[in-house]
Amino acid sequence: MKERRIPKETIDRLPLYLRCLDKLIEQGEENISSENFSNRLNLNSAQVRKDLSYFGDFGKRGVGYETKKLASKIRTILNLDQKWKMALVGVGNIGSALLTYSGFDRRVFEVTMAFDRNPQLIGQEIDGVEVEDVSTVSDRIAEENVKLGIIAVPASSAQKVAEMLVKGGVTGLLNFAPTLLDLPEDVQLAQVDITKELEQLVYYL
Amino acid sequence: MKERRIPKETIDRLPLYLRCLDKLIEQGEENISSENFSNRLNLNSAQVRKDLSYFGDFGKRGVGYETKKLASKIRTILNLDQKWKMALVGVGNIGSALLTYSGFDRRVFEVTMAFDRNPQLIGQEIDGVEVEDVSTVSDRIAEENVKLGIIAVPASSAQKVAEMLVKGGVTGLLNFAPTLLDLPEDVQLAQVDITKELEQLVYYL
DNA sequence: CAGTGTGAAGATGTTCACAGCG
DNA sequence: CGCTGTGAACATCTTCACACTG
Repeated sequence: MKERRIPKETIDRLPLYLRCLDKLIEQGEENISSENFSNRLNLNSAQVRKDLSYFGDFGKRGVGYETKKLASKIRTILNLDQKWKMALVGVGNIGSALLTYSGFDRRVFEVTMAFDRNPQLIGQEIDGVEVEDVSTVSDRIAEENVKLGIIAVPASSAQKVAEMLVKGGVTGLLNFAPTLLDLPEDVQLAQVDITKELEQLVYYL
Repeated sequence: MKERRIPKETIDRLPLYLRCLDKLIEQGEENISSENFSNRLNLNSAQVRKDLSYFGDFGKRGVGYETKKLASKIRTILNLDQKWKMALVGVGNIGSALLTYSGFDRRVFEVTMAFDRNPQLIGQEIDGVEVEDVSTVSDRIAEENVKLGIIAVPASSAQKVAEMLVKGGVTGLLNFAPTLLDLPEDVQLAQVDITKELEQLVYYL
């Protein structure tokens, strides 16, 4: 096990390794070589070996990596062996899509609270989650000890919402609003910016 | 004007510059310095100057960059001074959210066609767009000369849908399914992977 | 002997520092 | 005089190449 700093690009790839491993496990594969891995993910095989070696020596020379053991190890590294409750703010188009989104593994990620400012929505139940008044968000998430927040409000109110979530104790934010958020250093941010993706995409066309 | 290759990180940042400029223009600002820019976007000011200089010498020494001229230039670089019609495949949670999403500038990006395989959805109209049978997608987008496709189907059918879209002539894809797509070299891909974002996020918590 | 783990080389991106222009 | 544009230094990430091991 090395003590070197881990490149964020490596962290970027871990979820992809994991997905690939889960597929292999389902198919009954017990081992995979870095070469095979790299073909499936369009990477260089040395990249795969280096990425994995940051966390210890998992591979068997001449054989490869044990799929089950490696998958479980990656889950531990990424903190996926616990349940993350999430608070959603903004139950509009995207927000309500997330509430009913079936792509999450609910043993790991689940939206357990939802907030909006629209009185028509407050009190309604969507997929088992009751929409609450956004003005109560700081207190409520502190009460429920929720550490992840999802911002699905218009850009104009995103910063305000972020501050309310931080006040309530979240340490991670997933932001769908096309805005740069100004956050305390100890709060992590993941940004999903659809318009930006499209704008970049068409540059290459 | 330099002939150097442009780093993709630079292309990544152009949409952010543009957003920032649009805000400044709205506020009536006529000029902005690289220093001011870099503060707003949490970058190094040399970075800003280098990024912009790839496309020509837009700045006035001692003054900065003309907001309107620069915004217009960036739009041209990114190919945003034309209208991009988009075909959406998969009118589920995320798909229907995208159909009614108000975050796009409709002079640039608009979902003009939608497809699904669910007979209950086919024929329905959502936000002015009629949902058509996915089996017709290749022909229909060729007919309408649509060059951008959005994949919002489950991972299991994403590759198949991608192939239908490519057959119909798209050159750019925005994929929401958590899968690696295997595409021809001349088809550009943008990936929006919410689960991956979350998995990376919690690593840092 | 196939396939890992890893120094070293190479590629790419960022920041510094300053000459030079408006 | 202020701020751009840009070589050069630095930092980071990727790939090569090969010693070594199960």
